[in-house]
Amino acid sequence: MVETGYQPNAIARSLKARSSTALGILVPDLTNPYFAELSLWVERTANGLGYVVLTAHTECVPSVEYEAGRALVERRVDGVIIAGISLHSALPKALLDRGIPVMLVSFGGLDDERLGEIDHDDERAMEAIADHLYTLGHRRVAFAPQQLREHSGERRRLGLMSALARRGLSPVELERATAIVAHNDMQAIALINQFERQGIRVPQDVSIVGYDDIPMAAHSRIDLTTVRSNAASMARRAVELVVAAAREDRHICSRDVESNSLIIRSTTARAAQ
Amino acid sequence: MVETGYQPNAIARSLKARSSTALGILVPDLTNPYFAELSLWVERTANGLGYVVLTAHTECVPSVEYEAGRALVERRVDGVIIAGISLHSALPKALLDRGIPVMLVSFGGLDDERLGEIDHDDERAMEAIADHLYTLGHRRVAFAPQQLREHSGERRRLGLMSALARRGLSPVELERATAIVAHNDMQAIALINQFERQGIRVPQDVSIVGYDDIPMAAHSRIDLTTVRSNAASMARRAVELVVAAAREDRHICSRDVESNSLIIRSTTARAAQ
DNA sequence: CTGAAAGCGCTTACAG
DNA sequence: CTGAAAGCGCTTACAG
Repeated sequence: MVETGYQPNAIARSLKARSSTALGILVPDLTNPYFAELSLWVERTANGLGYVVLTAHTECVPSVEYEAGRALVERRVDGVIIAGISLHSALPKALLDRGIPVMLVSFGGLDDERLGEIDHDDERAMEAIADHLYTLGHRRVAFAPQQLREHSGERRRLGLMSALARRGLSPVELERATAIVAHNDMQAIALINQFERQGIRVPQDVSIVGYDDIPMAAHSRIDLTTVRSNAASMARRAVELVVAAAREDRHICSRDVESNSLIIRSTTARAAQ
Repeated sequence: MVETGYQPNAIARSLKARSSTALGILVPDLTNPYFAELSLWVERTANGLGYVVLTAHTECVPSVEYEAGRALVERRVDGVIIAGISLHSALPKALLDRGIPVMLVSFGGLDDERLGEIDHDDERAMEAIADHLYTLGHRRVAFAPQQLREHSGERRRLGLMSALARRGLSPVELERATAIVAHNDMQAIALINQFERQGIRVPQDVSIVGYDDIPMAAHSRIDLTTVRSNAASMARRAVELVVAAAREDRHICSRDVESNSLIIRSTTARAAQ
């Protein structure tokens, strides 16, 4: 096929069929293995269904998202998967209004009936983390946000705050904390690096918790306490839902919430003092 | 633009213009941060030039590469960037024969005048590694290959073998080695994990060297001796070359070799005995 | 059942 | 300078 002979022109077919058999994906940061795995599985699943994937790496920068959205609309993608987006972005609604099915994966709460969502149960995860840390004797707990200004980026923080409040605790500054909950594993791993370069030991001086359970979290030298999240299965389901909706020319209108379990490893230990 | 109003149909325009303003990228493993950064910059640079990127994650499996190639040809991409491919693949030639400019990035040696290549100088890097290890007193050195059966996948091994031979050494089995050179950082980091879980210490019992200098290699807990390679600049240049060739309707026909320097960190130490 | 024609939505070359 | 027509390469509905 590739080597020789006739290859039908998919562009002409798309024009006639009014379907590009292409999907768009908006991903905040491919450098984060969690998003890399998510897009890997989106791509793999889509290919299996005869779709091609247009990847846009947005870093949650509104102008980049806007341009990416414009490109996806111009190229008439049959559906869009969003793995993260800036706060208050008008993009999802704009896409939906044009009849393009939109699937949010690994976040949610955008409040449009027409969306598809596969979200994490962050509240529950934060409750499990608070319980774990409280049991270890931690009373000064801090939250380390991510760099990206992402929708739902505050949700883990808020979830942790509530869980602490239920135990009569209020959050403290990073510097005063005996335990730090990071927005995700990449952030947690970066914190370990920062602390250890200053001579602050993890977990002897400070406990650290991540979120995602990226492969590196299980490494002997990191061995991070974290929340397991199954990027592969979320990605597969997300693609199946968008493709089904695209083929039936409708919106997705569904909401899933994944419960993620806490994986206790060695970056959390009993509070020092 | 996205929110409302007319958006020209890029499919119709492509059909008329006989140009899709789309590029394809074949990447072996997005899970490897080196390839993730490479494709991130390919995508970013391409977007800046008005191109969209179709990503195919191949794992160097011939059947997957074949399908991906077919999809890219059907969709009439204006150029293809290959970041890794299986041994003896017929794909590059097939694409070139169809008039599609092809750029190999981070490997090379495919011997077709029409190709563009930005390759690593692996020989030189392996010489620097051999020198470093020899100076530290290592006489039993092993090579740890990658999992992927990739073209040029043997080149680092062969480069190391020659460099060892120049010092009167021949390679040893992994088990007998006092120093191990891994095909890349991911492999090196995986080795550290394996060894340490068996109680073998790095670098006290065995020294380990990587290749790529992914961000994790600079982490305090990994601190890997490795070879620095600039994925971002290679990716940018690769896209510029394919796009220029595509616009002028010609092949790329150029060869670049990057010299990468050895970064000495703490996974290499004096040989034990 | 086979084959010619119309049309997808653009762009571009040409006629008025 | 403006506007109608042709054509990119398919698919599909229709005429023969």
